[in-house]
Amino acid sequence: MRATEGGGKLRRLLTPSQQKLLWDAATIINADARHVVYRAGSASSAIYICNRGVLKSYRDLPSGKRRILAFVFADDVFGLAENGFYVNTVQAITKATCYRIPLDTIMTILLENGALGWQFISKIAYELRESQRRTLVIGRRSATGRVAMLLKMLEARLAHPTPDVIDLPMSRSEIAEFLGLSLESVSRATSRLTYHQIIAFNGPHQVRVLNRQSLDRLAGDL
Amino acid sequence: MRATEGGGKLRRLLTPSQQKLLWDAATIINADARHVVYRAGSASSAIYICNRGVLKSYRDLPSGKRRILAFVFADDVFGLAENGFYVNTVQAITKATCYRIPLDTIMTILLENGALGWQFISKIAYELRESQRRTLVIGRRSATGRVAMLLKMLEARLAHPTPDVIDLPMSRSEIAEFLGLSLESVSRATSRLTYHQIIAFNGPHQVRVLNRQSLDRLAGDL
DNA sequence: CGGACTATTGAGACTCCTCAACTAACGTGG
DNA sequence: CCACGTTAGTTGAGGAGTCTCAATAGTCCG
Repeated sequence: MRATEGGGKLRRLLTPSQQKLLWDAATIINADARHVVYRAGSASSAIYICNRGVLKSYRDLPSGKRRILAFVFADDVFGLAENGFYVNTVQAITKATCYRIPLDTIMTILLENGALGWQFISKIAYELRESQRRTLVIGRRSATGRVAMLLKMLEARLAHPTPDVIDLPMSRSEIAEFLGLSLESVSRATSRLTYHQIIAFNGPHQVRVLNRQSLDRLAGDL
Repeated sequence: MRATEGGGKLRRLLTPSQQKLLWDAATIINADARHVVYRAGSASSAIYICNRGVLKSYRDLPSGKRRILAFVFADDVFGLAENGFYVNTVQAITKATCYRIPLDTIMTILLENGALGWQFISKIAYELRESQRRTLVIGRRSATGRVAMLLKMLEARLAHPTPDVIDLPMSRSEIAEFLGLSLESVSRATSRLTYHQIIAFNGPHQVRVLNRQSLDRLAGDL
């Protein structure tokens, strides 16, 4: 068994019997776009694993601003609560399906299946590193750099049949809330990227990468 | 057993037998200030639990800038690697002691002790939320707000015999690298806080809180 | 006492945010 | 089929805040 193998794909790390154990205990949630899976402040009774689709985990600040803490993709674990209450709200961006596993069930399973627990630890550690990486990006000032980084992240996390074509399932507002920018700054950043022929848009929700090298340089921690 | 209990204190969550299991398998690391526990890029062979002291987990960017991804306090778990290699460097800020547990050992232990695995999951999930919370703070612009948030974080994570007195074990540079600010901005922020009589310094590494209400307001996600 | 390091303060450039107007796309209802 | 309202996205001008460069204190230690 490899120690801490990447983390992108939880299911690939699980043996068939482990998968069966989990999926047998799970309820399948079919969420349409905009469906709220759970709300911040509500009591937590289950953890979730995303199977398909994209969701957002966000928090509304006292100022009225909304910040998206993470986009949730396939195989991501979410719903790990604090003191028994969820701290974030999770809402579907696209049509999505998730597995819902009651807390006491998952605890029982892990109690008897330590190997599975290690896989979870690896997965959550991966998400922790993702979060830290994002903090690095937010720490920079350049709006174009932040957008470039998001594009690369989406490219890495979403399946893309055509090379150099990236889908953006989320709106500009959501991008802004995720990157810690104003909506306008996101728009200006995409305009600049387009103007410099680094990317081109096929409509507002699909991007073609024209100049990979420049994109990488912008996304890198320059 | 409570589902996901806070997370601040790992050891308090463990039964005596669990603690014995862990500490028996652990090597104790005594690190003087500035001692490097491990370096980014090196192969990972163990995970660590901080017992006493403060450390920093950082990464040097291609630009030459250094960003601190997390301060490590007592009971924090660190050293969860990516693909078998550490991605961050961990260095002691103060004199510190840590437990070092080889990877294969911890995996064997967790394999046979699912309950312990759940405690780890809770702990890492807690660190994940901490990281997300920090992302929120970094996303704001106000330097004073960021500094105020750091002060409150230190107050919460470090033992302080005297109320309203907070130790800052780290230097201004380290604060800047953590908050994503320039050193000068940190200095100006502390000056403003002092000028407005919200805090006062007993030397550069100790703060007295004079106006708790204002500090809270600044630190809040206003 | 000198030297190295840490911390503070000042002036100008740069970037983003806010407020605002404008365009485009879409669905509804007449 | 078209007018209309709503939502999403783009673009512009001014103001706020931080970053950089630079110079000035303060502190620890030999």
